[in-house]
Amino acid sequence: MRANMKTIASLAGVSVSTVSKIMNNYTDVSEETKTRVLAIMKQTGYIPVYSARALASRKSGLIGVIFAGEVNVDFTHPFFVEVINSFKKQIGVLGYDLLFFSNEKIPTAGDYLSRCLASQVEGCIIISGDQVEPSIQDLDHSPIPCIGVDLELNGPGSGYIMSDNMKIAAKAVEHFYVLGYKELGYIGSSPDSEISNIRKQGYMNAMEAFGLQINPDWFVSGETFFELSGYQAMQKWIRTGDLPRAVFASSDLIALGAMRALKEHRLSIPQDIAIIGCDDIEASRYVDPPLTTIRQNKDKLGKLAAHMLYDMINNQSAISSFVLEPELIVRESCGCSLAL
Amino acid sequence: MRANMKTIASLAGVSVSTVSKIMNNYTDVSEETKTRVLAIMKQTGYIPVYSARALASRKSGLIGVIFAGEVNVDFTHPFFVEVINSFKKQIGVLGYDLLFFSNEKIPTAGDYLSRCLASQVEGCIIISGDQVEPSIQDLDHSPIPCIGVDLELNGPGSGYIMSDNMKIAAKAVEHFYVLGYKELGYIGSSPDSEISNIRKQGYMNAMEAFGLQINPDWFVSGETFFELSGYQAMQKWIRTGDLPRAVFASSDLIALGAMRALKEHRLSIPQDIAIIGCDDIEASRYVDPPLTTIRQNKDKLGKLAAHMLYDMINNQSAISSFVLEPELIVRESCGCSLAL
DNA sequence: GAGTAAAGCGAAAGCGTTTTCGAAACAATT
DNA sequence: AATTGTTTCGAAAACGCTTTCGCTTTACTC
Repeated sequence: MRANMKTIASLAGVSVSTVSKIMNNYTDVSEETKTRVLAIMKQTGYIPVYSARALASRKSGLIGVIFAGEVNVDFTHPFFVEVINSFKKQIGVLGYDLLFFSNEKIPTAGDYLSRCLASQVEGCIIISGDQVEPSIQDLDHSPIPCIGVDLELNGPGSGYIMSDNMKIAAKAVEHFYVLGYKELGYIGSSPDSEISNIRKQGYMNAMEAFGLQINPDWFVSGETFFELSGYQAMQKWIRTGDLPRAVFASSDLIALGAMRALKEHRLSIPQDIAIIGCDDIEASRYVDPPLTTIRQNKDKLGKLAAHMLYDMINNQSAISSFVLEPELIVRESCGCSLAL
Repeated sequence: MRANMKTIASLAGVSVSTVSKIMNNYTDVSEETKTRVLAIMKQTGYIPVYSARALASRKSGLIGVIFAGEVNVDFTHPFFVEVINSFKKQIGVLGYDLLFFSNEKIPTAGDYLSRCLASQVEGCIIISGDQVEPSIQDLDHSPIPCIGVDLELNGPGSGYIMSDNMKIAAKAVEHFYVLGYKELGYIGSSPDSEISNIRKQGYMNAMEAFGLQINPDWFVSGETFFELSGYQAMQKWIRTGDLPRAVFASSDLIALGAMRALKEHRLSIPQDIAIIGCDDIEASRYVDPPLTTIRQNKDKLGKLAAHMLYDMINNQSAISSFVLEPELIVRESCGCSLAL
């Protein structure tokens, strides 16, 4: 039989209340009884049952993780995984476990809010990049603290965190401009992707600011932030024969896909086409040529998200939102080395 | 105020027991009252509290996910992520949520078994590739059903699932042999990695079977299954000037790292050195040259794990273990195209 | 020595479910 | 009319913990 508080209490000759108080760092317990009870706990291998605790205290110690949106994002995308990984580490240190909600359409499962209420998660991290869907909106406007990653949440008690996407695009354009490129193209994720749209807008704005001509044929959308989108987009361009001289891909994976298409057609990077990606995932360092990219600080994104959520849960502090500065990482796909 | 069973019960003019029975598909409730209660639930937006349910029924509906081992494995490794992704989908359909335990050393958190007991997970999936550490061993021999991915669990109520690692290595050797390579090298993960060791053994066995000479200098270990291991291993070889003609890397990421080192020194693949990887992660298709690899069926691995665990939890069926057949995927890094 | 404050502890009422077991109502069988 | 069997329901006891509030006991002040 597994020991519970009652067992411990009677073994130590104290009441259940006292045992509970010790577990929860109440101050009205003497050092003496505390050490005695603690010893007995160790001895019997006492392990509290979280569900009972959650029931009584309404605190589950759980943070819900939601990958929202149909196609743009998921577990296997390096950018989001790195953010979540960093988040997980940080929130783990702060004493929370992570509950992953599947975004599969499960007949028995309700919407996100219901599932959050049912499992009593104390807060949620929602990763997306798509537009806010209704089911997420409900959650956003619920009393459950939420923080969006690449998703602009604005309910009370919600906040978000993302890189400055306008600036991301602007940096790409600027770099191309400085290197003398004039015919710029853009490959985005699906038009449903808010993030991708913002970057596109930022890209156009920057081009105008530099007095660059915008060719609509060189602005294309894929389906997702994954590799295939870039591959297909570039293939289409190649088939038409109407190619930009430099393209900014709204994710490194997309850039990788574009590079693959280029290589298949024996076009060289950056000589024929220069490429800048976005995210700075690990693979970008390893491809040939190494990918110039606009880095998002994934580690900081995750950490910040963890702290913001923690504050919101525990101090009721109004969550603000953070927009992080991106950073240009120059490697070889942009043609810098040629210019030298 | 959030509606609970008592609310529903009084609104419907029945007892709490009856409401509970309806939630749990008991048969001793008339169709009539059932529909009435169900209607009221819908109307009031009733959502059951899982922790109360878990407390009363001892069923949490949770599966614990553990990335064990220090260095070899983690959230960001494409192979394991894909397995987990597939597992998550399948187990989600079966009605379970996923609870991720962090492997960080958190002062307040206990060992894995304690945390599993505390959160009342009904089963665990443990992803590793390392040797079984004590804390995992305890869990393995506990009454909690466990299934290891790339980790040979053998406690009662435990099982595991992995690819046939001997065969993985044998296929690599065989392919090299057929292509006429005689000087074969191997890059593994750390010597702590059980999986890597088995592959190494399989590699040697196969070489002997083909009458190939084994040069110990060409068998090296890295630190992890990640890219850096391959990069460093290959660099060391290059520095000594004593290089094998063909190398098998025990993960695609390692292969990618090796390729990077090669490219940096202007050695060409496969002309100077042929490479075969292992896993068949997505990136392998996209690198230059595309990586020949031994594919592990990640989707099947995850699905099977889900079903095995489900059976164990619900039918008490003795978990067996599965060893999946690997598959050689020929691309260009092995030199097949040259031979033609 | 009277009065006040602080420290240490426990009784008891929850928290929202599940599950067992018996009661009631009605039908079917002798 | 008595017995048995079915169906449908509810009372009540868990499940293991938290938290409030009040009671002692001890220490301190004047």
